[in-house]
Amino acid sequence: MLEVNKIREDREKIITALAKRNLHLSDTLDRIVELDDRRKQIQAESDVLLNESNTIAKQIGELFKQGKRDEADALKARPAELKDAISAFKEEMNTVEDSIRDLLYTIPNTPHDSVPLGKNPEDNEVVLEEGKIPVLYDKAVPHWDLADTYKLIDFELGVKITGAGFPVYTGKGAKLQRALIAFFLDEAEKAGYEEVIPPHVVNEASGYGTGQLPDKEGQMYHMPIDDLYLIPTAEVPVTNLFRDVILSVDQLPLRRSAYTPCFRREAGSYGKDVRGLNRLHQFDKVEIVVIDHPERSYATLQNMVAHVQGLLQKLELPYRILRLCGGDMGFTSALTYDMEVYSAAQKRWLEVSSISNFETFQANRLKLRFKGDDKKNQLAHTLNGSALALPRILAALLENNQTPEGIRIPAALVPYTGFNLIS
RNA sequence: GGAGAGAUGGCAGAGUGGUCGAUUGCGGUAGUCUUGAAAACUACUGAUCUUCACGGGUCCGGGGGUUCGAAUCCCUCUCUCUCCGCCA
Repeated sequence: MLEVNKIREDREKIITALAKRNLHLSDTLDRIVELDDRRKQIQAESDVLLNESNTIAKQIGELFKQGKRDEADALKARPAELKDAISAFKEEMNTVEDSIRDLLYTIPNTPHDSVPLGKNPEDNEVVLEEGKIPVLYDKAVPHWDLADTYKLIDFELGVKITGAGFPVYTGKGAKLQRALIAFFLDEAEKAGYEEVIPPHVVNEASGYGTGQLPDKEGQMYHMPIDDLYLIPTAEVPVTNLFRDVILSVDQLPLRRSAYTPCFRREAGSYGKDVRGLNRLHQFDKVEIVVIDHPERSYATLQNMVAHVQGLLQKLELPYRILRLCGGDMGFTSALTYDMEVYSAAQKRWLEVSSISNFETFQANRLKLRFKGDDKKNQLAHTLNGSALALPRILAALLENNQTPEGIRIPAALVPYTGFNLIS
């Protein structure tokens, strides 16, 4: 959520920045400032009345103590008069504040200066491409065939017990999942991230805190009986650990990692995008979250990207880094790097990580602040990234490492799997 | 699922209609003392809106009501805890 004061101060900058998302919101911004002006006016006027009313009430109290009942009764008339005016102000205040908030909820974060112009994924900027695209042997097949051949994943069994997009991992397939999770968590720990195991279900307030609500209402699984949501990413519970928190400046940066399953309804997806492991309703992911000082947050973002790069290098996967264009960025992000791996049998790039700086956008909703050196509270910056999401990593590992003898496991994973070949 | 209790400042915990934004303790910050530290003592120490400032307003889980006046009374919602039941 943007800050109203920033909208006042940096109106032109914000309009320009939002134009990168192909949004033209100057009218909305002006409306917000207009409403906020009214809010201030109401408060100033009602403060005067409240002050008068409070003062008289105190006098009445004094007079009662002194036993001067008649004088006290005589004073009661004025506050009674003020009451209606005060409650009218209060009512208008509520509607004005609601309107401001509702408008703010519709505005996405302002893209960082470095965000490229563009409308769709083709306009994303390739920052780096690294690793050798493997040349597969003649009979190479996509991962869903490999999963079947080697009995690693049973998609149909998942359909039976739940539905499409809920695979059952079996045998070495299951072991490989566990190995990847442990590997990612260990690497995160080495990089200074403290592991947490959060709830996999969150309440409505948490959904609002990180911005999934109200924007992506239909993307989360909702359980109306208890009004709880299955998490679409560990970002939600882990970032919300710090909701309504005032940190001291020396606690920053705060680094956390978490493995969780992630649940997404993926309404509207179809075709080759959902084949095999490409897009699931339930998948596993290790997420890294950082709360940091505004002055440092972009350096931190680069560190997070470097960390994920390291993971991909250790897994020996060809990857590329994209800087998302304004049209392809998430609602809450100011700058996002996507990491994609090349899946050699499908002959396509698959997104395996998305690393973003949200600046104060989430912190403003979360009321996540720190007490600066000047003793004033200011909003912290929040960042997060996948490190990493499993299914597409698995897809690329299977496809890229297939040989006539079987599927080779990268050396970095062998200590975790206990085997170096799936045959 | 049944019954009961409760929600107050970073934490603990008073306060049951009138200088209560809130006693006190702990914690935190600064100072005195000390070679230094600890202890002790002293002072300060919530958030938020508004204002150039002085100041003023709001906040005792959320919302509403009673009253001249509500942390205190009433209604309602949410959450937490305890006991019983069930159970990994």
